[in-house]
Amino acid sequence: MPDAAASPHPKPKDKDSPPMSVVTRFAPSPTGFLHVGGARTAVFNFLLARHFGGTFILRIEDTDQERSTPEATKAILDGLTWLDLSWDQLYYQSKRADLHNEYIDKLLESGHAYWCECTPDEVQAMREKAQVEGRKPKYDGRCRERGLGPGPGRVVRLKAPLSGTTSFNDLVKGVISVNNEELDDLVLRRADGWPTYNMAVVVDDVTMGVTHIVRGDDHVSNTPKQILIYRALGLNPPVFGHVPMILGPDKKKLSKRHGAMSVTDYRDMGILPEAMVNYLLRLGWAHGDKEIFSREEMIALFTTENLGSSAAVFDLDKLLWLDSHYMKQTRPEELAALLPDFLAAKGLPRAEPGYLARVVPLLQARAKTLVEMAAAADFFVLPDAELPYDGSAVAKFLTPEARTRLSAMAEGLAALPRFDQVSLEAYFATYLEAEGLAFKAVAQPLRVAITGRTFSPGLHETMDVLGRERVLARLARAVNL
RNA sequence: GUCCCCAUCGUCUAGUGGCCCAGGACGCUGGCCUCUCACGCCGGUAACAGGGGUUCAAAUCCCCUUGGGGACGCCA
Repeated sequence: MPDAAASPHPKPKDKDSPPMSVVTRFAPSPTGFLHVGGARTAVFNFLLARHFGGTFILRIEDTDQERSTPEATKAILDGLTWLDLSWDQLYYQSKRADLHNEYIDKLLESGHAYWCECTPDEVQAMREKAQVEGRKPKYDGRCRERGLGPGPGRVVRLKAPLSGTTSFNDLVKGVISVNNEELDDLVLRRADGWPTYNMAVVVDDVTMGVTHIVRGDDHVSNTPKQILIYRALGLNPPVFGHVPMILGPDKKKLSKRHGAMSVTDYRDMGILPEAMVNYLLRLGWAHGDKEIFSREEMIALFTTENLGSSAAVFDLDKLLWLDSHYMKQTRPEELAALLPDFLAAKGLPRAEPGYLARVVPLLQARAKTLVEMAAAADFFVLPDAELPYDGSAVAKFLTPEARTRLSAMAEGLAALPRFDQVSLEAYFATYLEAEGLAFKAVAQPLRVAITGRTFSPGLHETMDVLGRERVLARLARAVNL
């Protein structure tokens, strides 16, 4: 069995010292989708392991037979894969019940646990009574010294210390200590023979050699209980770090009410995974004033040292800003490969990646997400005959005079020896010179005629990408609208 | 109810006793650039929850108050 005690707290200053074996884990319960809070926890654990050249374990905690589903497990795996948070080992907790029970038996043998025949109702009554009397609701330990053996309906409880304090040095919150009077003899094995969460977690973390447990804030109160189990087992607990939760704009715990919670919702919104990870990382962690982190930088710079200790509000605007940044950074070919699905989602034709790779550069600075890019690409992918025209734009810019000029330009464009950006610029320069006009005078009519609306990428490059045939077809159509 | 945790601009945060009458980023906003829309660039707005200490010196340390949150399961 791995010795959990042999895990020194990594010191940032020793960043480049010989690798100590750091083992982290992300342990979601498959009862829903991978939500942003879980995803952020995964990011932290992934980065911590990679930073120290350690191991990142994914453990599906599916011991709740009622609520765990294969669909949820798949959703979590998909979410992590999308974010490119690759795990080194994958475990399903439900398959390890025998192992958990072995440890419970050890505790029974060593006298650190005992059988209890109190029913859930009885325990419930004890708790209520304590509560009204202003005490901590807890099991009163009445079976503690009865020396009961196994039997139907009986559970195994931990014989927890009655006095003293249990404390630990949290990586993000510092020393946390709790009076053992606050804790009760928690159930280790249910009446149906299945181990409980706290027991399973400890056994798994111990046997998997987990050295750093970075998890959500909501687990701080479980930590003392788990430490008690480690002690009963005669083992030293690993290092804990509890990160604060993520809140909605109203400062309440993030929930469906606030809109998208699942990371896949963000994928569908057209957010790039790089932006999502960057955003999640900065939510609760900082490295000076740095906002943008490449994957390499994240790994090199991340330590638990700079984790924040207060809850953070999820800010969609900032995520969008980061995404717009990554939209500009990503190679056109990559975006072109992702775009067809988003075009299809809008009922637009799935254009060829080769063609899209030429369209994308014109749109990168104009779209914050892939969804926006797909929308902005409509006139690039729609057949000429199906291009919709904005009525008020037509009325405003396609005046009789403008149509006359459009026809004249169409003739000139048809006669051009070459139809690329350079020759287009040259053509318009001479045409406008001869007419005594500024480009400004023809730009909007031209734009409306070619794109159907009043805003678009630069006209020369747009025409270049569209090609002579389509430009001419649209000009002809516009003149007769 | 009891215990635990948290508290810097609207938001994410920097700040680890003097460099801070508090810096960066998002947002909002003024301007520049310009064939439109964007991008970009320059500028502006805005915070140490309150009160006591400790100290020559506190956003930084301590205490209290207030306000948030979490936990108290044979759920995870």
